[in-house]
Amino acid sequence: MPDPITPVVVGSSTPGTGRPDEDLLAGLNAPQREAVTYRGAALLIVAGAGSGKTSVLTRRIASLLRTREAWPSQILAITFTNKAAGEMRERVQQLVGDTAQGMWISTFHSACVRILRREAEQFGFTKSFTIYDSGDSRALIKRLVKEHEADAFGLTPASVQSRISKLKNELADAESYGRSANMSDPAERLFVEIFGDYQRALQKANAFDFDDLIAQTVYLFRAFPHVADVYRRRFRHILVDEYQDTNHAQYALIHELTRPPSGAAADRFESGGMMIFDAPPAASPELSGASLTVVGDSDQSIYAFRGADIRNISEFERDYPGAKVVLLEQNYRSTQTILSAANAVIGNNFDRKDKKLWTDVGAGEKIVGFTGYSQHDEAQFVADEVETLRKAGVDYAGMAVFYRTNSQSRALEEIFIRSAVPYKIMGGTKFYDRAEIKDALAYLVAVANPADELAVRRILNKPRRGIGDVTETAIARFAAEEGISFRDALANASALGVGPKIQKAIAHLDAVLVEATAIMLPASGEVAPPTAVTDGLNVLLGKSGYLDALRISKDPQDEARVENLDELVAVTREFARNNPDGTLLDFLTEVALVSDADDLDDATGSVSLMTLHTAKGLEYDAVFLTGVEEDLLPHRISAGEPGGPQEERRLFYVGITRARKRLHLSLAMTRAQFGEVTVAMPSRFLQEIPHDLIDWRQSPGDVNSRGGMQSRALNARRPGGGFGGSGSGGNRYGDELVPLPQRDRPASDISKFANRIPAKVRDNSDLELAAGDRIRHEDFGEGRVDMVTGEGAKRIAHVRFDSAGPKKLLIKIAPISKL
DNA sequence: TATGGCTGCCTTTTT
DNA sequence: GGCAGCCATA
Repeated sequence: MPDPITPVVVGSSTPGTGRPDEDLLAGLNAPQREAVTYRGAALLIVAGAGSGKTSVLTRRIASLLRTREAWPSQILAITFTNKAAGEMRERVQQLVGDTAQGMWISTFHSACVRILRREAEQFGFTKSFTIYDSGDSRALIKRLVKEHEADAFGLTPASVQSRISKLKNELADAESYGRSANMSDPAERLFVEIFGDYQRALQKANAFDFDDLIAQTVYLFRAFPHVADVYRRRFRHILVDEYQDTNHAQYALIHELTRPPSGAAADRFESGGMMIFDAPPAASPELSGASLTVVGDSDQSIYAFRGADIRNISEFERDYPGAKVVLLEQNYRSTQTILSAANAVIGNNFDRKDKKLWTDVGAGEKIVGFTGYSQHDEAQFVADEVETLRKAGVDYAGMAVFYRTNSQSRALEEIFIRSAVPYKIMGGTKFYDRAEIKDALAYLVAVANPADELAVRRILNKPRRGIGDVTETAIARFAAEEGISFRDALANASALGVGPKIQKAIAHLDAVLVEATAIMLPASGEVAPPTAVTDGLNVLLGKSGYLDALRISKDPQDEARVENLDELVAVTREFARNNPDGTLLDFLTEVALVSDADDLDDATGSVSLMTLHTAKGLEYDAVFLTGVEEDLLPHRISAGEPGGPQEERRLFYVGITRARKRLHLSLAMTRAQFGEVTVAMPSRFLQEIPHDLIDWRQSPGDVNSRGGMQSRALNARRPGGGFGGSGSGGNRYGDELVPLPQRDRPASDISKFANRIPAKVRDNSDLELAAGDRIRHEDFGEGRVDMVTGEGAKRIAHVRFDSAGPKKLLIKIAPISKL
C-alpha cells in the first residue's frame, strides 16, 4: 500500500541535527514525529482513520533500529492480519535494509504458535501439535453435544462453541467457570461438562483451537515464570497495532510480556531474585519491563462480538501509569467531503471522546447515492459506475465494493461477470473451507500429528472404502482396549474383528500413511527435502484413491474439486519456494492461520469485493458501500446486543473512511433473502450524513414514490412534528431525502423513524407480462414492455414509458397494471 | 453401508 | 436458495 505520507518537507524544522533517524522524520507533522521519537515505558498512539499510523509505526521501529536502541531480535510487533504483518516488515526493510532480519512481526496467533512450538513440551503437548480451525472445533463440539444429549437442554453446537470461545477469551477454563456457574441448572452443568471434555479432547489430540493459542500461552507464562522470563528478556520493545480490537486474553498476554523479568532464572544468578525493585534500570536495563507502544482508534473497534474489549484502549493510561498519549487527527487519505460524512456519522455514538478528522486537500467530489429496485439493480449501478470510473482513468485495483454480509457478494458477482468487470472476492467461501481441501489437509494432519483423532476419523472413509460407523466404532474400541491411539489401531487391521474386505481397506490406508510419513518426516538425523510436502501430498491423494474417485465420478462438481486439489499441490510448491527449510508442520501452521484479508496477490487490475470487516486497514480511490439498509447495516441481529447498534455505526464509519476520493452509498428497495423478496428500508445511518454532501442519482423517494405518502420512509414525519416535507432541500432530486441530523435526538425516536414499513406491500406475482404489452404505472404513466427478465419473485419488466423513458421494474412490487 | 430425497434453518461480522 | 442433517430404502 502506498505510503500515505508524502515526504515533501524540504526545509525541515530540524535541519542537520545529525540524528541517525533524521530522514525518518521527513514529512511528518508534529504529533507524528512525537509518536516516532518518544521514548518511555508506555506510549498510546490514538490514530484516527487515515492519519498515517502505519507509517508512524514502521518509522518508529526503523528509528529504534537505526539509533541502535534495539536489536531486531528485541522487537515484537503485533498486527491484526498476516498481510498487515508482511507489509509492515517490507516497509521497515525499505527504511533500514536487511537490519530488519530477526524481528518478530506477526499476528497474535502466529507469535503464540511460535512460542508454543518451542515450549509445548512444558505442559503436556508436543512440538507437532496442530491447530483446530472453527470448523474442526465445531465438529468436535457437535460430537460432544450429541454424546451428552445436551440438545435436549437447548444447547446447540453453535451456542456451546461461541460460549466456550468467549470464556477462553476471558481466560476462563471449565473448572474456573464451573465454580461460578449455577450448577443446579442442569443445562449449565452439562455445558461445563462439555467444556471440560472438549478441552481434554483437544489435549489428547495434541491440538489447540484458535482461542487456545492465546489463552494457553498466557497460561504457560503464568504457570512457568522462567519460561516467561525468556521472552521478557528477549523482547524489549513491543508494539501492538489495532489495539482497540484486542480481547482480554491478548491484553493479558501483552501484560505478561511487558512485566519485568522475575530474575529468578538460572542465568541471572547475580540478581538473586531480590534486585528487581532496587536495581537502577540504567545499570541493568534488562530488569525493567519492555517498552510498550499501542496504536488504535476506538471509533474503529468492530470486533466486540469476538471479545474485543474497548476498555483495553480507553483505560490504557490507567493500566500503564505515566503512559504518553499522542493524538493523530490529521487525515492524509480522504477528501473533506468524505471526512465530514464520517465525522457526522460517528458523532452519533455517545460514549466516545470527541475527535474530528480533518484534511487540507479540499472538499473533492460529492458522495454519490443510489437506490436500486433490487439488489441486482443496485449491483448494476455499481458495475456501470465502475466502468465509468475506469474510463475516467481510475484503475480497477483502486476500486472496492463493501458489504455487510458475505451473502451479498452473490448478486454483485453475477452482474460483474455479465458486465465483464474484473473482480476479486476477498474472503467469502474460503479455499481452505472446501470439503476436498479439508480432506487433503486432514491427510496431512494424520501424518504430522497422529494423535489428532478427528483428522484420522475424517479420512477414514474418504474416498469410500466401505468403512462405516460400525467399523469406526470397532477401531475406537480396539484402541481403547489396547491403550493405543486411534491411528495406531489402523496398523492392526486383522485384530479388529471386521470382514476381510474391510481389513484390507484399513491396511491399505495405513500403508499409505506410513509411506507418506517416511517422505515428510524422515527419521531423526535426516532432513526432509524441500519437495517433501508436495511429494507426500501427492502420495496421499494418489495412492489413497482419493483423486481417482473424483476423476471417475459423474458429478460435474468433482472436476472442479480435482482442480482445487491441484491448486493445493501448487500451494505446497509455492510454500517450498518461499520456505526452503519449511517442514510439514510449518506448512500446516501457515494454512491454519491464513485469513481472508491475507489474500496476498492483490492488485492485478481487478475490483476488490469484501465485507466491511475485511476492509479495515485498507484504502481505495473509489469505494462502493452497498446495502445501506435497515436490518442489514445496522444488521438486524445487532439490535439485541448491548452496544450492537453503536458497533454497526463504527462499521459504517470504517467503510466510509476507506475512500480516498470517491464514495458511493447504495441500497436496494427490495432484497432477496433466502429466496423470498423482502422490502428493505433505507438505513438510519443515511440520515446522519448531512444531505448536502450526497448527490442522489436515484434516491429512495424516486424509486418508491407512488404518489402517496406511504413510502417516503426517510421523510416520515416524526411524532410531534419537527420538520417535515420540504424545506432544507438542496439536492436536485427534490426533498425526498434525509433531513440534516438533528442534534440530541433521542435514540428511541431514531428507531421509530427509520423502521417504518410502508403501509402495504403490493404483490403482483401473478401478473403475466410479455414484450409488447402496454401497462400503466402509478407514477410513470403508460408505457410499453420491452422485455421481461428473471423468474418468479424476481421477474423484472423493462419498460419504455411514453413520458418517463426506460425503466426497470420489479413486477412483484411495482405499482403497475396491464392495459 | 450408500444414496437420495426431504425438511428446516439459516446469515452477521473473523483470527 | 442452499446446505446440512435426518430418514427411508436398496
